[in-house]
Amino acid sequence: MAAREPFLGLLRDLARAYQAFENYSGVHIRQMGLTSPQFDVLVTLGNTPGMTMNVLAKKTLVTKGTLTGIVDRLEQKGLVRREVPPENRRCFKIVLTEAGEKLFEDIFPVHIAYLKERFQKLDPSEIAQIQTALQRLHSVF
Amino acid sequence: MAAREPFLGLLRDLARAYQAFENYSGVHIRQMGLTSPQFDVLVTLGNTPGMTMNVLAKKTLVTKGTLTGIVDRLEQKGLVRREVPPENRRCFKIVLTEAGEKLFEDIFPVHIAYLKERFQKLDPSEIAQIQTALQRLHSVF
DNA sequence: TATTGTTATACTCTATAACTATA
DNA sequence: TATAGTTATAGAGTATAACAATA
Repeated sequence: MAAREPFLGLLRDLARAYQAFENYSGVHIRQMGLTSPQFDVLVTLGNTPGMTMNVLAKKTLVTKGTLTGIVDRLEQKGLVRREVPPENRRCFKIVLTEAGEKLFEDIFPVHIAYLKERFQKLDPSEIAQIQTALQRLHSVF
Repeated sequence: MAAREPFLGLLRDLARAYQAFENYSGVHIRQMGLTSPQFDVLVTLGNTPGMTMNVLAKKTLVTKGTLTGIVDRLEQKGLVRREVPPENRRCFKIVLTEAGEKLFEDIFPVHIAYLKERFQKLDPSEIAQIQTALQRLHSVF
């Protein structure tokens, strides 16, 4: 019977663990005036020379149409800009502005510290173990 | 330095594993004419005598305001109904309609089979291991 | 007064597909 | 023709807070 499939418990645990994290993390991110996808984009661009929409979409796992909107809103906030390289004018680079870099440098460590409050309950071997499990899970998709 | 925090890799893996699952699962759910939150509510109500908004919100981890909208849409589709018990008229029960139960019985096993295609790559001991890891992760929040 | 649930507001994200411009 | 990205459409979920009704 379906209800006895052993992976159903796993799915529930995956959803709960992710939602618990997303909830904890998201509260903090919204306090900083960003949404989770916006924060994800900001962090992905941090400490890089910028990247195309294509690459950014793949890294953040959102579709290109959705990413356009997210980048639009970050641009309105003055945190990123679109740079058109002369050699290929159909793919441009998304780059953090100075304000974007400053925000990244300001809030990223703070957010890490905020998360660390919880994660320090795990010792390094536990972290490694959980990480291995997640990678194994990811690998089936 | 922040970037060397060991739990950052874990977070990335958690997000990627969840998103990979959500993507795989979500495609199928949308093909059935539902959204993920709607499916979650439907499955939570399946094989139960129904429950209050309060309980349902806690089980599905959405806020009560959001749940009202989700239940509204399921009600419009004729899949659930709100039952007002005479003894306490401020908290009512959300119950699957006949159509809702039928849909649940029809699509739940199909969805399970769809997921099983991927999960059968994991043997039971691996599933148990991953589940333990996820529960440990959940426990820190 | 406290609790349950709805409503109002305003926005963000999402999927999907058609479209434009460049290559 | 293929690729990169935008735009259009339409809907769903979200946070937040004020609100109504019941207890």
